[in-house]
Amino acid sequence: MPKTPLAPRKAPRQDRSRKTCDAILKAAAGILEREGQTGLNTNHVARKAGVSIGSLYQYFPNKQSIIGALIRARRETLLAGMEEVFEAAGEAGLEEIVRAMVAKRLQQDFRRPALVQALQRAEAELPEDKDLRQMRTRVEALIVAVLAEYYIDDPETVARDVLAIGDGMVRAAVDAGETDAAALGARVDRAVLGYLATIVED
Amino acid sequence: MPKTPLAPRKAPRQDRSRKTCDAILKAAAGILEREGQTGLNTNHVARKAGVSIGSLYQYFPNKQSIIGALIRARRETLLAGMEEVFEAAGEAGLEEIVRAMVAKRLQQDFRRPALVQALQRAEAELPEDKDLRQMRTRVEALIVAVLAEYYIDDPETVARDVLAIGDGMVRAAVDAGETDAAALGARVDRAVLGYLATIVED
Amino acid sequence: MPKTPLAPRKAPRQDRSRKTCDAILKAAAGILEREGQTGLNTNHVARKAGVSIGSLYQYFPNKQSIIGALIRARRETLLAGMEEVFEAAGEAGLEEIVRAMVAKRLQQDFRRPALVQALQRAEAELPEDKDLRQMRTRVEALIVAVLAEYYIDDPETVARDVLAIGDGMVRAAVDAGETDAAALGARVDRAVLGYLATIVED
Amino acid sequence: MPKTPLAPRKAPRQDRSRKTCDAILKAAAGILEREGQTGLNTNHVARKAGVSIGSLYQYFPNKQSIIGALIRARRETLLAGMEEVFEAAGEAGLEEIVRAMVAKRLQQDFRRPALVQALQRAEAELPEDKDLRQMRTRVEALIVAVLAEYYIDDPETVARDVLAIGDGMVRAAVDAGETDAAALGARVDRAVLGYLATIVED
DNA sequence: GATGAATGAGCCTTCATTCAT
DNA sequence: GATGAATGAAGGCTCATTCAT
Repeated sequence: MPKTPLAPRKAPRQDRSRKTCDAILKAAAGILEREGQTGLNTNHVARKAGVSIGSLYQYFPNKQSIIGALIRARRETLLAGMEEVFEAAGEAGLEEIVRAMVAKRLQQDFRRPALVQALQRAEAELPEDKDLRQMRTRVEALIVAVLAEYYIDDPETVARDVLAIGDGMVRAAVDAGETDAAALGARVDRAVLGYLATIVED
Repeated sequence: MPKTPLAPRKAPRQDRSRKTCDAILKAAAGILEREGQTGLNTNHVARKAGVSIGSLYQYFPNKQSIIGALIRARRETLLAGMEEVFEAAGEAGLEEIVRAMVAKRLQQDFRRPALVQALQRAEAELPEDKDLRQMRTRVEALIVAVLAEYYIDDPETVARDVLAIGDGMVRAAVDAGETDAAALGARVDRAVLGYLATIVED
Repeated sequence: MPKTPLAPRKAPRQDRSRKTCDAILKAAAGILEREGQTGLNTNHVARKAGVSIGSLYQYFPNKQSIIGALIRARRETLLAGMEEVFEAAGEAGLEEIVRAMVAKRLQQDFRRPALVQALQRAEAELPEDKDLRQMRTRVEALIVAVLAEYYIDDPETVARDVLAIGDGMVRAAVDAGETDAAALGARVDRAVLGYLATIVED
Repeated sequence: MPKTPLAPRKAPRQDRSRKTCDAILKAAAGILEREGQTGLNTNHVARKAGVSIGSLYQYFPNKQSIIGALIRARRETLLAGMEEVFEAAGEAGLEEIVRAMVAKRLQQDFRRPALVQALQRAEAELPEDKDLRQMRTRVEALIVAVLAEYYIDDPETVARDVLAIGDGMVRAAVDAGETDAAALGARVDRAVLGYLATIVED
């Protein structure tokens, strides 16, 4: 039993519950996006969700679990996207798969970039969460699988680097106010492929 | 006149002042490193610095200005390092310069990685600061200058990407608990050079 | 019309009602015993009773009335026990009656001592309740009757003192972790009889 | 390091501090006396003390520590009183000493009976505190010393009983609205002496 | 009658900042 | 200049109670 559980308090059964829970997460996401962590306080979230503070605590045992739920949701989407690409890969070459993955990722992260950034920052302040960590691992594992097929050495580290390159570039691009996902995607493609090329050569 | 000035209240002239100011920054850095932003509160900083809370506010108009000062200090060091490399470059080729810059950067960021990460996260929550933004620009400008010499297109964007790749990889490496700066450096070299290679080719 | 009625909302007639009501009281007693007043909240009680919070409020108009019911139940048992002893007294001497009453009382209070203590403390925080006060009076009256038969002066005060001596000793014994009801009973007998002896002598 | 420390946060050094701290304790005592634990909340205490809530938390780490301080103060007074009597005892007989102790105790507890009752109840809900427990032990030890001098068997238990008899009778008397400390004292004397008589006889 | 989602007043506590000494 | 006591807005969270379904 962790001190500050990140999991939601209860899964909403009734229809009304589902709505309340969603409204809370939506409100939280909106605030995080617009005002950052500073503006994220439980009363504010509840008010914006059109829900009483008591209801909020019915579904989330504490503030951090709300952030946790948002992170989890995002990561689930990401994981699903990657799996989709992976399964659709078929005979495609490494380059093609990389491009597809990069595209998928940008397509998801570039819809609400400020939110994604805020979530990424917020996660660092959260206590360790097995569940969350595991989801990250699974995304990495997927990439490891792809890399391994191409006989790339130390695929774990490479997978991490590849993800890290994307993270860094997306973050910087968002900070700089870029809005053209395609252009950014092209650059990320080049960066990742360029990095992989130096490895294959070796 | 910004609402929350990030600049220190006064440039400490006297020796005692200088010492007090340093003690505060040192304490703040230590806390940030060990406990993250959560543990960083002005009373805590003052106590750890062996200074009264009143004195703290003599040197820093508010909490954010302390973080601002830490960020500024780090960036000044970084800038100085980059300039040093730049000036020592002489006839060196692009690859050599890149390697030198990456090495310099890792050498600086890998000494207190947790602090660097915390500062990076903290900056995002700080209000815009012209001064700070300018310093980042100057680092980028330096790289732009290097790139331009090699006739690289859109050097501003490339400079940003190059920095971003390094940022991302360092962050991920630290998160993963890596401690071998040289090994990481080699990978960052490859990533950056790989990226640049795809550009030059075009 | 008191602000916070201590009486149950309705006398449960049907069988199911009776069961629900009992389950609630049982759950409340268990919580009070194990966690003290701190752990006693209506939601907790309802959950432990396997009853919805709505049902709980069907039978008890408010939280205090649950405590009130527990106190009443305990006092009813006590009163019944005392009456029983009183009626069985017959030709017995004062000493014998006292011993019997003390024994009866310990037999009842020592079964769930923590609960009894908690109830006693809780009662002090409850608003005055005519009904409850009356029940205490009736226990006292019984003792007064016994004492009067032995021509003891100011029997009301003496009755109160006799009860108080028992209360105090039981409480202290429980606090100290005593578990031997017989041993405690012997001491209470001596204390009460010793006290009465000083009165009769006078 | 206990979860909820009962000791005050810091000993007030400056004169102003001392005043603030006293004002808080005084206010808390007043509230406890008049409204019981129900009315005792930190904001209320601070307001009544004419002090900001922040100041309150400068001296007391949490609500419970305020109650703890009140209990400690009362017990210190009691202990001092008992020691005083003990030292003044000289050649006095057991009876005389008992009378003096009972008198001393009533003199202290009957000045603010409601407060004393409330504190007694409150203590039961507080987490264990070594310091507090020790003080109680020391009072008992004093009585044990007296009893031992008169070759009374199992003096620890007897001491506890003697104190318990007093506790119970005072509590009941206060509940019943008695105000004549002398009259009550006479009865407590008789109860305690009566109890001791039954032991000596044996 | 039963259910349990919803409510919101109110409590405990923190911490950036001020200001009298 | 230095000190640290004092301030109070603000935030996290609980729990008695209501009411729509």
